[in-house]
Amino acid sequence: MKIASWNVNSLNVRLPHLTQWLADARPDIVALQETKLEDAKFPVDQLAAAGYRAVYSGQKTYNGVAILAREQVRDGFSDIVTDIPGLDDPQRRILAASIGGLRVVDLYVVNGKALGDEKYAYKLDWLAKVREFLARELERHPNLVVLGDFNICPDDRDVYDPVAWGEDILCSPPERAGLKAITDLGLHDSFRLFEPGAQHYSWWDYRQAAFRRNMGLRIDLILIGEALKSAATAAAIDREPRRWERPSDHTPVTLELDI
DNA sequence: ATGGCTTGCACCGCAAGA
Repeated sequence: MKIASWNVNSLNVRLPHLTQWLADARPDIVALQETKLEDAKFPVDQLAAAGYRAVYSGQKTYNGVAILAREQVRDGFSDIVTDIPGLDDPQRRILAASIGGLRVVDLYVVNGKALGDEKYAYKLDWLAKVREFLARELERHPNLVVLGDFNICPDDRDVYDPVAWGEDILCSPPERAGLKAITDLGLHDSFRLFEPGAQHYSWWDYRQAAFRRNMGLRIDLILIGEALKSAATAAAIDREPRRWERPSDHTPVTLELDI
């Protein structure tokens, strides 16, 4: 079973990239972020033609999350959740579904803009409430996968220039503590089960030829519960779509599970 | 270095992203 996460930065623009990548990489389950599409405009038919079913929770212009599953994945989507209990939030940033024997939670974590900004306070509160949600999910579903655009660099290995970034947005101690509170539930950053080194990134700024110079951040993560840890056989970041014409600024991250 | 790209929307500059 191959699982992936990709912030496509507009599914309207990136549908050709997505269908090409689905054909190339053949993932079984894919979590998307920043679809930026109302549900009525989600490309259900085009993805069905590519061999994938979908659930989605979107809005106009901003945010938007979706989970795709190959038709061959057993069972359909069930037990779908689109809102964090206890958080009245119009922003479409979370989508949970059971599929193929897994519980999948797709997150598009708040960016936060800058320390001290009201969006930063929203980010920390959102993370805390997601943690409470995930704690309950983990009780009910040991086979939990939490993946998406976390908008937090777990540690300095995940930052191209940790001195320049310092404790600024995406790297601040409160953000990292918010992420650690989630991983401390018993969720493993699957990439780090296989690769301890630095300079592996999932996002590069569009400006300053950042991709060519590998000036990036690793902020797209696939977390897995303890019960799935021994089933993990490989994790990777697929930089290929970042080289294509008119790319997303994020590239897909993947995990292989022997289940 | 606070801008540099890219997106969507609504107009032809703006907010937002990370």
